[in-house]
Amino acid sequence: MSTIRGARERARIEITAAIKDEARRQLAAEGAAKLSLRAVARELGMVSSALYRYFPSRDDLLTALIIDAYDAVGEAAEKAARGEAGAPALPHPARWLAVACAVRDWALAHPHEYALIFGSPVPGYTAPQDTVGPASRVGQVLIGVVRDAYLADGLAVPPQSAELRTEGARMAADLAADLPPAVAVALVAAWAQLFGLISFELFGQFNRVVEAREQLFRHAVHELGRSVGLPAGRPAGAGGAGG
Amino acid sequence: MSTIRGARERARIEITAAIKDEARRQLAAEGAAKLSLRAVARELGMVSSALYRYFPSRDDLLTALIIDAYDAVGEAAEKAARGEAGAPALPHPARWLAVACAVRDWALAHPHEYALIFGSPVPGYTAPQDTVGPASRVGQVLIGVVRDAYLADGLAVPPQSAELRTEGARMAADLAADLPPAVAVALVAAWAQLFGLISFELFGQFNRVVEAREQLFRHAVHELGRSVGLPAGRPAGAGGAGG
DNA sequence: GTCTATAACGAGATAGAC
DNA sequence: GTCTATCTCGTTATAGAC
Repeated sequence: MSTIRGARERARIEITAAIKDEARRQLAAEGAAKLSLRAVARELGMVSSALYRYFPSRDDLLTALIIDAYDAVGEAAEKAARGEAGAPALPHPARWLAVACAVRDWALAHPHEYALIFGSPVPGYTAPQDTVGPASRVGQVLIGVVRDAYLADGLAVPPQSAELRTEGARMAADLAADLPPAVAVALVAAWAQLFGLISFELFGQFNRVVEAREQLFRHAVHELGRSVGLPAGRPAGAGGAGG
Repeated sequence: MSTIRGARERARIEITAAIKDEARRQLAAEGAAKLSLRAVARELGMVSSALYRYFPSRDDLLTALIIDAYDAVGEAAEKAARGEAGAPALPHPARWLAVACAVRDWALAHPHEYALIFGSPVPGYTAPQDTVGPASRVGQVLIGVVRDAYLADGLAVPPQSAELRTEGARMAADLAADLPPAVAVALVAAWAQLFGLISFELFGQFNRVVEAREQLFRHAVHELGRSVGLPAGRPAGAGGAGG
């Protein structure tokens, strides 16, 4: 009996994965707004009503894709923050850069999933609570890198804005109680700005403007690291000292 | 004869505007991917084929909406950069902030048009050349503010990255030949990061994370101004000296 | 020349009866 | 699960009003 259940569950997992794969293919071809359970079913040789055994509605399928995407980019960021297995730990500015580059690499490799989570909202769809956790993973990684730097060497705490005293304290308490509020504020801003760089590249705003996109990205991310208080990893003009 | 032509042209302009208005309404309701010529025609009491007198295809209608949106946000930025008619010119950091806030205000007032131009690309649509000019207006305004500051008081030229020497020179030559390449590089990064802040707010990434969004935005934009070399307009901790 | 309306095409979605 | 009748869509050809 347990083997039967095991087989059934294995089949269920496989079919669920196949549905999501096909849905991702449609995401790329037609966009999230036109994601249709019927088309997915047709492509899979199933009948549309059968899909409802796996996803109770189109929105639930969308939610699953969104969570998968957040988890994938979050995992890429976490892996980059850990560094290579046997290798010595990178200095903190280099880890910051590695995380950002990992996010960008994932985005370039999965542009439609990136657009799903960081692009325009899907009309008529509102994300449920389940997406909140996965959505915060990249941010948590960035916080972790800065926290490590703070505990190890301290930070050049960025200037505090008087207007943001209350909100800064609230955000710090929510996100990273052990960091100075000014650092928490700078981190949230850097987080949004990091994705601004990626979105502009991915969504075509850099067309006819920026050619050396990776170099610009690395440079800007390095400066973003400084904006949250990290030390300058590769001093300007030192001729590629870092790594 | 000229009055007849005048009347025709007036009617043509009015109908064209009505089509775009209705299309914008559908943009808000269903998203750009589902913009339908037939639905626009139906809502206007016209027959779908009649629309082809005004827009040769659905994509051309989309292009017109995109250009209108770029022009609207560009005009808002230009107006903010000019300042109020009789008033004395603002100091450069305040102008920088005013431009950014004008862009954000426009985005908050027109979220769907913002998503059309700065959100996910519309599947199956590629923007023609005509959009390039309007798309650059906000960037031109930012360049102009920094150029004025440079010519008046000079700038704290940001650190130059060795990797970006060639690309920085190219971008400076393309965008602002009179500015130091390091400033041009910082400007392009700041431009993307500015829209990262707005997109995160508009697309819901700040939900449950940031509450005082305008304050955070103003603070981050002020720091972005410093990243391109503008002086600190309102020194941190000085208790609202600027205005 | 300028416009609108009718009709049609091929493709695809959708609802409901079976 | 299947089949069918009825929708939608973008687009074109054509005819006629002004």
